[in-house]
Amino acid sequence: MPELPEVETLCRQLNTVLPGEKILRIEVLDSRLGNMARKRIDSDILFSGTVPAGSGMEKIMMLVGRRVSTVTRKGKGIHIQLDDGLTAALHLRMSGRLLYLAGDVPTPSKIFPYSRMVIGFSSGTLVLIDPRRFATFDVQPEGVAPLLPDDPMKGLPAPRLRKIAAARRRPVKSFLMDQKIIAGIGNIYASEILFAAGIDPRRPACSLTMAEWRKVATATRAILCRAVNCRGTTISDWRDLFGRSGTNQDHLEAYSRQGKPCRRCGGIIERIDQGGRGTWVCSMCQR
DNA sequence: CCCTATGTTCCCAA
DNA sequence: CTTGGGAACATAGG
Repeated sequence: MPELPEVETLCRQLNTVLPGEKILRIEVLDSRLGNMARKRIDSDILFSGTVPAGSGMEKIMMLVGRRVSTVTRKGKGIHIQLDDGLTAALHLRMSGRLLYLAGDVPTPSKIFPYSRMVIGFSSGTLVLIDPRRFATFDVQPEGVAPLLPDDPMKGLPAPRLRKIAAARRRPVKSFLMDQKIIAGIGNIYASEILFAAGIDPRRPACSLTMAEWRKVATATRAILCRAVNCRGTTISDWRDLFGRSGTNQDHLEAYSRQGKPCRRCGGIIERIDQGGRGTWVCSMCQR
């Protein structure tokens, strides 16, 4: 679900409540979290406090008693840094959400449908909600700084994009969404960016001129910055850390607007299929 | 009931 | 190396 703007929103909000907070308890409610074995464990609360040896959950429980220093974003990943060097790396994938509640929550804390993990801090409680259970949570030791590609919030040099794309024939939309190339663009913003840049998402990445890559870079910054300022795009169930909807859905020009008039040229927005995902495009003015 | 869709990413085979 | 397809999962809608 969340792409860069939504994750950035969560990180900024987490940084208003978590730094300095001590982790008092962790409840893991989903056996898939923490790279555990596939098989489900038949218990409502899998682990809280002490864990069975060899369960694969020891790493997560190592967090208890440590204090948060800061929260950073790596692409669409949320990295909660502890003051002793450990990092709790959270990825929300398709349907993950985070909710922060002031104060404590009584155990057991299955207070919402699809609650998968509860982390109790000194003065608040963080809840991971994830219907589809794709979210991942992993504890990384100090010094594991994953090599990341360009972050689009820090500028995307058009010459670099053109150089990387030179040998790539795949559709430019899929190129933009490749997290190994650019970290953070997902299905909503890829459509929006290419609409703003006036480029057809089906074009092979290698076919774009330097001038077109400049348009893509400019559009990317504009689209993502606005989305961050709007605290994300709420299509159905995205909410920020405090449960509020974002407002960027009011600015969407392409995504989910099939059959509606293009606000730039009056053509009709169509929904096409690319790699099993929807893409929204105005064939009249995206070339 | 069956088929398709959904904001992501990993793994595999061609 | 690159790229497309399927899988991981839960639910809603036609």
